[in-house]
Amino acid sequence: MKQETRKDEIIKTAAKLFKNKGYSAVTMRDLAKAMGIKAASLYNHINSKQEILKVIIISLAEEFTEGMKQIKASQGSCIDKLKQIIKLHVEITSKNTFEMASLNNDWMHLEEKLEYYLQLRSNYEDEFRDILQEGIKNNEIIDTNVDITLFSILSTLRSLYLWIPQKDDLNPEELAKNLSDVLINGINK
Amino acid sequence: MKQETRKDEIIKTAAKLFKNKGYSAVTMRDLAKAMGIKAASLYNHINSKQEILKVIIISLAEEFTEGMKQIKASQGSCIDKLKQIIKLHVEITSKNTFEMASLNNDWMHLEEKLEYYLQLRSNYEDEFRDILQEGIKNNEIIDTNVDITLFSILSTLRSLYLWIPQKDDLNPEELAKNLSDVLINGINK
DNA sequence: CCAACAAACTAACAACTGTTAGTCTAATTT
DNA sequence: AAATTAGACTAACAGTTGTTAGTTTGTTGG
Repeated sequence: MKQETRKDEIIKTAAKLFKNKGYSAVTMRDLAKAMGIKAASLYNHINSKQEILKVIIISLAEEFTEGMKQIKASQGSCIDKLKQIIKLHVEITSKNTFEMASLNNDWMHLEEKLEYYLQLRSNYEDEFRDILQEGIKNNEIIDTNVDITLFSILSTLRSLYLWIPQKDDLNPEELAKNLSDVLINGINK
Repeated sequence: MKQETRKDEIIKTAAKLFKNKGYSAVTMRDLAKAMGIKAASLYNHINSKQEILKVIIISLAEEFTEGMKQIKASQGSCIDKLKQIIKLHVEITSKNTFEMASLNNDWMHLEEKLEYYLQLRSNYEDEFRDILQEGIKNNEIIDTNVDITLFSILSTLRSLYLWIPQKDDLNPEELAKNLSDVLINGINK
């Protein structure tokens, strides 16, 4: 575990501000004030506002990609893989609630790295869909519209960042379990 | 049905731009260009950039509040009411995909109307929770963590605006039905 | 035909934007 | 003791922001 540099602090503070107001509405002077320094001083540590967003989003997106790769390589039923995906989201989101807001809402401001991000995201969704589709083929999962199922689950997982901070009494393990129950078994008695 | 005024056109165009870049990143000059006029000309029709956002968000939020009121007053099982809520979201979102983006992502820039919006939203969630809770009491709904259930369903419904535009082949009726199946019965076979 | 009006225009504003250049200071390394 | 460095600073920039004031244009109702 590396020690935290000043740059890391800036990025962490920026993520916090980005979550509340969005990337565009946060100025470098806002960020500087939150750090207790002047705006110009930020540039001793970072190259641009853009770079901050890039670091926040791309590192997270790659973490998801890596997680999905390992799940795909694992053996087990499709329902099992789905549970692993849910756990992946809960764990990453628990440790990065602020950053997850940018991943969800500010990706369109990525500029040079936008295409790369969209590619990671599209691949992630494709692999997720593959798992669901195989589950249907194996008779593990009800044969409904795959895209609707994918959309529904992914929407819930992507919104976790909004919800986890208010529920710090619940540990990630338990949350992942409860969430799996709802998403897989529904709510009907 | 009133005929569309120039102000309505501006608001509709603004909503479209807000969906792509977010409220803060859209300038009055962007909006003017999209309308084929100069920025200053916009002010013959609207009072401020703020006002545009206010109109978009508050009218939608009130539509949801009104819908929930009627559902609450209706008779039928809780599962039935839940299906009505899903239908409400699908219908409003189908007709207002751009505006729904602002409702979800730009509400924090409301300023004077922020408090009112938060109140509407909080009430809506409370009434939604009440319905689920009654469903549990009546043995219609599995006795899981209500907040997790509420969060999961609401996340899916709130993300509909991202997904409906890509699926214009599916009509609202059918979408609402499929969605109800997934959300209520889960995906487990 | 003329008055009224809706809706566009040009020009300008003060404030704010991200960013650069150059400087100072205190701590660390040589 | 001298040199290097990390990390703050002030001052300034060119461009962009929302918005106002005042003017011009084309259409419409009396």
